[in-house]
Amino acid sequence: MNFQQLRIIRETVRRNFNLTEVANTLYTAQSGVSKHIKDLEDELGVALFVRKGKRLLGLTEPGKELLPVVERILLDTQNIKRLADQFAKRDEGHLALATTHTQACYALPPVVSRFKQTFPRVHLELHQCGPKEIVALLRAGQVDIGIATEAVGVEEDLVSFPYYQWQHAVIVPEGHPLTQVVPLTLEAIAEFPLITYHEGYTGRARIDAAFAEQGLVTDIVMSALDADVIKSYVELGLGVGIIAAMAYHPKRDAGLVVLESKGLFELNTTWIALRRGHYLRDYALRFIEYCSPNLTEERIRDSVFPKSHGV
Amino acid sequence: MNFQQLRIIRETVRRNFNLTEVANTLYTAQSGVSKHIKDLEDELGVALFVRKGKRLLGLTEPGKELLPVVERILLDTQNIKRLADQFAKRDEGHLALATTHTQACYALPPVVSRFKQTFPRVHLELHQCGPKEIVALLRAGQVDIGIATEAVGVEEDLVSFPYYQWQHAVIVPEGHPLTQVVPLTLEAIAEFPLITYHEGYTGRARIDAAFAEQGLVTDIVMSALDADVIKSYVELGLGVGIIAAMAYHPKRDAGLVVLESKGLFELNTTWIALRRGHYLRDYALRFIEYCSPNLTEERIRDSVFPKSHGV
DNA sequence: GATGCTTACGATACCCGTAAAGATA
DNA sequence: TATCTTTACGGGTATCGTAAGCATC
Repeated sequence: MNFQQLRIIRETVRRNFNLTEVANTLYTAQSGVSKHIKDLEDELGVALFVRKGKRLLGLTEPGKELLPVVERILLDTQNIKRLADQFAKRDEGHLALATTHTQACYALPPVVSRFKQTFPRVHLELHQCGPKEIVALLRAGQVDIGIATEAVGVEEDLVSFPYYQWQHAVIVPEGHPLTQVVPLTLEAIAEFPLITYHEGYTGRARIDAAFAEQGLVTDIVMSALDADVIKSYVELGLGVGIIAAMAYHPKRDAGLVVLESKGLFELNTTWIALRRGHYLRDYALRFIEYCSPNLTEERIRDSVFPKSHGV
Repeated sequence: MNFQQLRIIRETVRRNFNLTEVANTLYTAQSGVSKHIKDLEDELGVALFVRKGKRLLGLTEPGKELLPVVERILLDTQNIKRLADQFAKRDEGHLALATTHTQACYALPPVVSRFKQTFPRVHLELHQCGPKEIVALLRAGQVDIGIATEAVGVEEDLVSFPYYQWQHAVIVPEGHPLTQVVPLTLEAIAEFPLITYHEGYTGRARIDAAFAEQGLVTDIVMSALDADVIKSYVELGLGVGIIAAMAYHPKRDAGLVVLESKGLFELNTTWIALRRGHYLRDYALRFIEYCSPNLTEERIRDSVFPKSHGV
């Protein structure tokens, strides 16, 4: 048994049992991939893959049970390397984040700039993507930290921590009839065509829920991934915008007004998600601490590396 | 990085940084051991060992942090093998127990015989040793299950479950003056020379505690590792014996009488100890279940493989 | 001087890649 | 037929063991 064999096992599952692809992603030849699988199966004395003729179709029972152990081993080899780098070059390295547009634009900038000042030699890699991709990137070990408002933390192999809470805000062009409605109600808003986020993004579910709860039917004429797009179309008069409150800048968004909307929508929580067992460099923990001071190194480490198992 | 390097790192620590010994226990040459360590340190970019000239003295800081990860990886490689064997030969294999004389003689025989009937092809290996060795054997992964009355479960990397409870009994030769004392008291017992277990064995601590609590000074003229030895000397009239109640057989121990001693000594609990993260074959879990029916497979697995970490 | 670590060197075994052949859709 | 897997074979590399050279105690 060697590491290459384990990498091949893992990659074979990831690549849907296409050994040619496996070979390509691991930068090696198919022949070797085949042989490694065969060798390992011989050594263990059980077939790990279900075959139909020469094609691999899936995992056998033993294969299914072995896979998580294989993944843990490979995760640990990465951990060893990260740990070593930690000492070799203390404040030098790489930090990969996956986050949505909203967080990248409005919540993270101050954190990132503070981080960059303290750790100028750490290369920051910012993956901007949707919540599902964030989970996938964390799982694959391609990013160290995920930040999103939805769809994290439900999974067994991820942990998440509350980062901050925020509310949605209603924006309209100057002089819009809604500016006269005080106090503002959902009922009044629902009279107008709406522009807001795509489903599954930036608390959209909370918006829908708020209207649904009062039995209001909304006319969402447009949806977008980010507030900037929404603002543009609100400015053109296509409808009333509902965006994350922190996405509105009085100065930059001069043609728009934000309406008092306290209590209309439920609070949203943005989460910091991590992969269990994924070793984090000191500066990664500092980054998290910059996000929210009560997310201490100790608290994070305890959750990412659950007690016991020394495994 | 390869497995041999990791094995060498682990073994170097275990063998107190004597590379010659490491080479011997791993059945390889010192030269290779040296080179492997050097190669790994080069690859990781940090020194793992503190050196004085050519001698290795201990682990560096990074070495200390890496060691648990290395051990987890090696543990997982064993787990892979055990898992595979599980499927390759379902009811065939190996089960190693470490237990004290008392348990081996008096508690386990019915369990073992039932186990052997159900799993005739499993080779049972019974290590008889003291509590400390049991812990060491579990830690080293040399046994799957440890059974003892003391000194288990205090350690982070082991888990233990209550197996059964029992009491000490007082035995004397026929016609001994103590047979007249009803009810029996510790005070009366302390008048006579005593023969019982060595310190650290079979609940000896509880015996001492019982006398000490009443301010009684005892004259322990002999101590032994097992009840058979104690019984022999009690029979010779050297003193009053205090042994585990289950070690007395009315038929086999014809020349001895057991005295009613309810309430004199505190109850003892015998524990089943396991190593966290050490994969257990199905039949090992069955063995534990035979010991105590409420120790179900599910309960054991949950404790040995703590939640989360997929890992 | 005994023990222990490192380096050098030759033999072996392992791993990889090319290429050809066979299987599958 | 095109794609994919296996097997065979040659070249390169890494690992291992022997042996010699040094450091440490």
